[in-house]
Amino acid sequence: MAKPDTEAKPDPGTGAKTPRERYRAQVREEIKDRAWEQIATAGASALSLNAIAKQMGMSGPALYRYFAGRDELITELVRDAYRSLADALRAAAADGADLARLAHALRDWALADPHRYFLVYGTPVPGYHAPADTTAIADEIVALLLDACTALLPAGATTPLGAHLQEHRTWAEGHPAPPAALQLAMNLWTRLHGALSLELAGHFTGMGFDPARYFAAELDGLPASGR
Amino acid sequence: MAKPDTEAKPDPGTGAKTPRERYRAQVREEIKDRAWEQIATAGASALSLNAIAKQMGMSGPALYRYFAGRDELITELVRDAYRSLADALRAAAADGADLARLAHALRDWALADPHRYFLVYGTPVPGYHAPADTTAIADEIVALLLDACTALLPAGATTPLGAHLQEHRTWAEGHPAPPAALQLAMNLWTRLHGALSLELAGHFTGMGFDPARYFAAELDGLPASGR
DNA sequence: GAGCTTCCGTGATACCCTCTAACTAATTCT
DNA sequence: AGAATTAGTTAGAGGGTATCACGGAAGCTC
Repeated sequence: MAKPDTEAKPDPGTGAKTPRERYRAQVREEIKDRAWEQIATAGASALSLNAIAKQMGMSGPALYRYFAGRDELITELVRDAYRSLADALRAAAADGADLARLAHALRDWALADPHRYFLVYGTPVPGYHAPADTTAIADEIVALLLDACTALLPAGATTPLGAHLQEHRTWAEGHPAPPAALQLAMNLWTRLHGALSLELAGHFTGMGFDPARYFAAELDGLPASGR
Repeated sequence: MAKPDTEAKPDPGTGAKTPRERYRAQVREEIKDRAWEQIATAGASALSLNAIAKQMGMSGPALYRYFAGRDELITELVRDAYRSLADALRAAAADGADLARLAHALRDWALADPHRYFLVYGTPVPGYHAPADTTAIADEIVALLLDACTALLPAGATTPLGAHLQEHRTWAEGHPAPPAALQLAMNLWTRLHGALSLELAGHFTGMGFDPARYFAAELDGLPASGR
C-alpha cells in the first residue's frame, strides 16, 4: 500500500506488458472471437456468456473476471464493429475519394457479417447507450463520407435542405464541407442504409430482383453523381 | 382491441359464439395488450410471458393455454402490426392517392410506437420466420404504394432499373404498374425506411437538424415528384 | 339437476440465462 | 520464502421459457 509504483508499466506503446496482462488480453480476445461467432450465427440477442465460457472450457462466472457483464461485452463488440467499418471505409477512400468505392466498401462490409451491421445500425438494444468513444468513431465515419462528398462538389454549393443542415449542425464541426455536401452525405448514408438494411433483413427475398443492382441504382441516383 | 372479430370461428347452428370462445378471445386480447405495453417501453427482446402473467394476476404457465410460446405471441404481434400499418396506409390513401399523404401516414405510424416499427422492419429475430399470411399483408402494403405510384406516372413509363424490376418481378404480380412505378415504389419504400429507421434508432440525435424536415426532403426528392 | 366432458389455472419440475459471493489454487512480487 | 494479487471454481439467488400432471370450474347433454 505504502509503495509508490515502482511497478513496471513501462512501455505503453510497444505492447511489452507483463505476462499477466498479455494473458488477460489474449483471453479477452478469445472471448470476443467466440462472441462474434455467436453473433454471426444467431444475432446479438442470442449472445450468452455462459455458452462462451463452456465453449472455452471454463465455467460460467469466470468470464466476469474479463468483462463486467453482458452489456460491457456488447459495448466492446459495438466499438470493434465501428472501428472495423471505419477502417474498411478509410481503406476504400485511400485511393481516391469516390462515392461508389465507399458505397461498395460499405455493402461488402455489411454482407460479410449482417449481424455485425445490425449491431451498429439496427434496432437499438433496450438498456444500451453508446459510450462517448464509439460516437467519436461514428463521427469519423461521417467525416469520411463528408470528405468524399466535398471533393465532388464546388466550394459553395448549396441546396435548401443543405442550408438547413448547415444552419443547425452540431456534427463534424470544423469540417469545411459546403451545404450541398452535407446533404449529399446524409443522402448517401440514409439511402444506402435503407436499401442495405431491408436487404439484410430479408425483406427483398422472394421479390425476384437483384439487390446489388438496386443498391447500385440508388448510388447512381444520388443528387450529385446523377446530375 | 376495438374490433370483436365478427365471425372468426363460425359456429354453424348457434350463430353466437360460445361463452368459452368469447372468454378465450378476450384473454388473448388482454395478453396482447400487455405485450404491446412491454414492447413499447422496452422493446420486443424484453417481452416476458412470465411478467405478463404476473401482471394479469395469474401464474406463469397459464399463458401457454393461449399461446404456444413466446414465438407465437410475437408472430401474432407482428401480424397485428402489419395489419395496423396496412390500415393506416389504406386510410391515408382513401382520400386521394398521394405519395406525401402515404409517406406521412407511415412516419406518424412509426413515431407513434417506434418499437412496433422495428418489430416489422427492424433487425430480424434470430429463429423467427414470418408466416405466409403476414407476407400477404406485406404484399398488400406494397400494393398500396404501387397504386399511388402508378397514378402518378404515364402508362408506359419506364427506366433502366424499372425494366429490371419488371423483368424479374415475383411480387404484386398482376398489378398493372408500369416499370417506372415499380422503381418509384421501391425508392419510396427504401429511402423513407432509411431516414425513418435511423431517426428512430437515435442515430440523428445530437446532429442538430430536424428529422421531419429531412424526411420531407427525401420525399420531395423522389424521382417522380421532383422532375 | 345429475353426470360427463372439456378446458382453465396451479404447482412442481427441468433447463436455460445473468450475476454475486465465498473459497481454492495458481502466479507474481518483494 | 512469504505475502499479495489474481484466475478459476462451486454454490446460490433471481428470472426466464416451457412441459407435465393434477384439481376444479365451467359448459354440455340427458
